[in-house]
Amino acid sequence: MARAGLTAERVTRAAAELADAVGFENITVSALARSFGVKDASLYSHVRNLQELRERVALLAAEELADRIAAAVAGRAGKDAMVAFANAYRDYALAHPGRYTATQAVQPSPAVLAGSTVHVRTVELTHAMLRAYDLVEPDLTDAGRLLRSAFHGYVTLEANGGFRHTRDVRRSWERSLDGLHVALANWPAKDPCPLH
Amino acid sequence: MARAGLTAERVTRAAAELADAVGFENITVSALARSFGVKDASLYSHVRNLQELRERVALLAAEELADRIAAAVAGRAGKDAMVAFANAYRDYALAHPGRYTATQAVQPSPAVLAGSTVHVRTVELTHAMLRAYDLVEPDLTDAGRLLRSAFHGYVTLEANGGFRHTRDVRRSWERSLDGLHVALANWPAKDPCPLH
DNA sequence: TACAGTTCCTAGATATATTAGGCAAACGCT
DNA sequence: AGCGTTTGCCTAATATATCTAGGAACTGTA
Repeated sequence: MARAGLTAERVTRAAAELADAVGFENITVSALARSFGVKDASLYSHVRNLQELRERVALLAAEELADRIAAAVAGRAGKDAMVAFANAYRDYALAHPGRYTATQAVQPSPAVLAGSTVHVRTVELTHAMLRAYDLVEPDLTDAGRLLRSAFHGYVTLEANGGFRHTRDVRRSWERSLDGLHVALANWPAKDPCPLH
Repeated sequence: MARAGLTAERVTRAAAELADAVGFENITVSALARSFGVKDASLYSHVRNLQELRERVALLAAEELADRIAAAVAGRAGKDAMVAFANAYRDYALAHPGRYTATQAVQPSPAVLAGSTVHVRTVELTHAMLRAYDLVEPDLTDAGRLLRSAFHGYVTLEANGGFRHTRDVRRSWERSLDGLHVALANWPAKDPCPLH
């Protein structure tokens, strides 16, 4: 019998594809083994267990997402950069729902995380996107959190069918980005106006 | 042997508590049966299957969340209403992580959904919260989506440990709400300013 | 008290994760 | 080519999960 030629990388990649096809929470070692034409137990030579497999998919997806965002933001500033960041984020999430879910559903263990700089990169990309808005800490952190939240919330709700209204989602998204831009460009002073 | 006195409601309620304790995706029929001191199969007289159990928990949580929001928003308008809505939302999600996840992870089947008006109520509450901002369609829908996204994204990232920065999360949240208020109060015109 | 409906049980089929231990293919070296 | 070592994949077995079928026991009611 010829061997299947498994490696941790190939297994992870197949798991990511499976996740996009059937949903991240539905990936199983069994299904993965079937797709390779091997027995379940064979995968355990390459991946410690299901948990680690999920973490690897999460890390893979986080790297891919950061790559897309980096490419989109490069050479842009201000609203342009923010919109490019947002669209790269949303496009990836909609094109790879399983992978995207992985980035949120799993916080990789320190061991798996050690080999990657993706977390730092993401923070740097967020700061780069916001640079032209001239925010200083702690406003920078606060604004970054608001944007990440809005992006994540939007694509999650959209992917889960949370937007049932007939209003076109794409246009709605663009208008939301306009709204976020207004918030960033007029980021409120420390003590919010007590009159409103 | 005295009977356990199970009903669909009691089972659902116990499942919701279990979800808050161990995470929504970790609730099992077996664990639930153990907590009642009955056999697994006994639960199937009250709930069709695991899927339906999850849908029931999701519906229960959605009702509870809507109740909290309704109480918070009552008698408030403008930014006051928006902040009250947001805090009720976040407080519920942090206090009941399993239930909150259920509201997002499951879209109840038409059958389960039929007996409830929670979806309509939620839309109405959102519109009520936004009333004082004087938005007209489609801006109303767009702004509502942005807010829901930001709220959902924020509490999800917060609950998953996505905010590792030392910055105080509670204050950061309040500042994000200030930012959203700015966006709503200055909601951009149809054609966004092409200069930015 | 007998009937009817419901609650809960036993037993079993199927799927999954995971471990232990073994055989044989591939690799490195002489 | 021949040798040993590593490693890939296997068989076998265990534990836990969902879910079904069919039966027994409890409940309320006529």
